[in-house]
Amino acid sequence: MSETESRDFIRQIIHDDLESGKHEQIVTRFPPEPNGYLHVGHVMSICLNFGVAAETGGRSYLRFDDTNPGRESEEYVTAIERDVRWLGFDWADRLTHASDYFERLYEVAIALVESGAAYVDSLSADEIREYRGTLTEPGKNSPHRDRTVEENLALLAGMRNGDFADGEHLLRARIDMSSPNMNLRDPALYRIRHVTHQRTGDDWCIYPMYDFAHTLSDAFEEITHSLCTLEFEDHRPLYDWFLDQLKPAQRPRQIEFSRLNLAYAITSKRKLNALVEEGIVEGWNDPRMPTIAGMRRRGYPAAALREFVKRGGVTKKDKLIEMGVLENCIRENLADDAERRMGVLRPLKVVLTNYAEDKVEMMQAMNHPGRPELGTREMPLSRELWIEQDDFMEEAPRKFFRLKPEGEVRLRFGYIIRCDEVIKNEAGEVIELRCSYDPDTRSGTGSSDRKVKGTIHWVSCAHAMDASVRLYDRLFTEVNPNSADDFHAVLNGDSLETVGAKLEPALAELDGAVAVQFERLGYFCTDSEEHSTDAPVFNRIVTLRDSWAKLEKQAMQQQV
RNA sequence: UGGGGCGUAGCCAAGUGGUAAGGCAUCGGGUUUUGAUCCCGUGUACCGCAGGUUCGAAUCCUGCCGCCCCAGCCA
Repeated sequence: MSETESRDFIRQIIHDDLESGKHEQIVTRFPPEPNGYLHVGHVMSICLNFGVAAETGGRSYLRFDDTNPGRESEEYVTAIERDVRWLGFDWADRLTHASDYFERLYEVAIALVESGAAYVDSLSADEIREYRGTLTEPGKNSPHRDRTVEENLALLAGMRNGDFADGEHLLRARIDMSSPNMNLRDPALYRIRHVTHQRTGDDWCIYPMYDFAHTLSDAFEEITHSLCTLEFEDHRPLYDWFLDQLKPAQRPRQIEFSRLNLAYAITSKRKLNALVEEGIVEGWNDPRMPTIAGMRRRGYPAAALREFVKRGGVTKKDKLIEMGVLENCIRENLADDAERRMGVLRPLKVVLTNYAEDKVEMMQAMNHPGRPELGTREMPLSRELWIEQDDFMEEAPRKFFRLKPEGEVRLRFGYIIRCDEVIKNEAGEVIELRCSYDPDTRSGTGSSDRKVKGTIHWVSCAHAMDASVRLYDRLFTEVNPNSADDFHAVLNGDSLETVGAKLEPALAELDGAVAVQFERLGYFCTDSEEHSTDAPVFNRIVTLRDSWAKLEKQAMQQQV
């Protein structure tokens, strides 16, 4: 990074800490709870934490915050590891779990009790809530707050030993029940939970709370900068309180930044989970989901996601970023690399009346207009073709330069054709076009330099490959579904449309998850779950920009 | 109505006392056998509002307004 380039406030702090010699090496961590899949919001945190360390020659941990067994599972652990790696980051041998430290955490708890900084409370959950006070009224001390160290030690040992039922006792920090900061009103440190933990099994029946486990884990791992989101800002005094008690040689500093919210998307694990549980989407990796798994299956390149969060920036201001920014990153990423192919999503038959019945010509098609080194492929052309329904209009406006009655258009890499006749069914719907082609206009031969305004894509009927193509749209109709009272009310019923498409034969050889551009339509890839050679299934990653659609929309609005 | 944050163009975002970068979107135009890509060009943003300090303030001070977060034995 050059001197003149501006740094976000966190990178500035880190830069200063390195410059001043406060730290020789930066150590960060990304600490997800394995209770759900990672989403766009996490992408930002991952890029920040791993990015900042990588940029400064530091190191980062991938640490699972697994302190609440019962709602956490290995499935999520596996998914999270895969997602972080796919995004392009590496934690080397620094994959840890809060549960790795359960023994050390417990030792610290004992030390806290011994120093009088923690005590065992025996109030019920309801009573504790009452004693806590409210936002505007101070809380009051628990009657158990002044138990002796010996009593507390014995009780804590009993808790660990399994002598008590869930909820019977609770280890609390002794701080200040009248603090205006709720987090300091004697926060819970350990609760009793007779639950099997996914990693430690039945070794424990007491589990540490987030603030305690997280702060100490940071200290144990000698994290220098503990970067988290804004909602933890008022936990910082507690974070610092723990550090004051522990006095670690390497004292981590917590810095908060605002979350990244994506327009028309939800980024709440609870709600994302509800979408999955209620069957509103097909799973955590449904291509409409803003999860990393969903976006990967959709075909979003990891580099585009990284670029996206980079454009969002790192600040403390609440942000709601437009979908268009994400889509542009994807288009920009794919534009240079994706090879071009042709596919017709909503087929309309065209018969070339002056083209011989059994004739087939192989047309040379460029794989990428801007990169001739990517070569060409052959596309069979015959008497009957499929073109896009949208590329024909019976009563077309002046600026519509596709096909219309008695109008001409060029077939991409083919001939100029003219629409002579429109065939309709009883319902009055156009079902076929009879056209004639001009043999002198074959693409590339130059026997005629006639120009027509429009060029459309096509696929030969006899050679077309049938495929199921999924067209995705935003999952919600509200810009900020996060704030809706009930997200069900703002679900977009048309977020998925599946069409029976006709694809050019070369698409049969498409390899894996490689993205291709269907000319004039968008970028597509095969679906990692359901695609097969026998039954091809494609996902639309993102459409191409469409200035015609924009014009149409404007025209519609003017009429209204 | 306690505490903690945040308020610069439609969306992001630089700027930290010297008279408002940049990106995306928008809107023009050029190239183009993808209405794509690419290339040019395009914005008076009352810097939340109102006062004050100063020769000079988005930047300092005061008051106000708006939005977000906190009362889990969740993270």
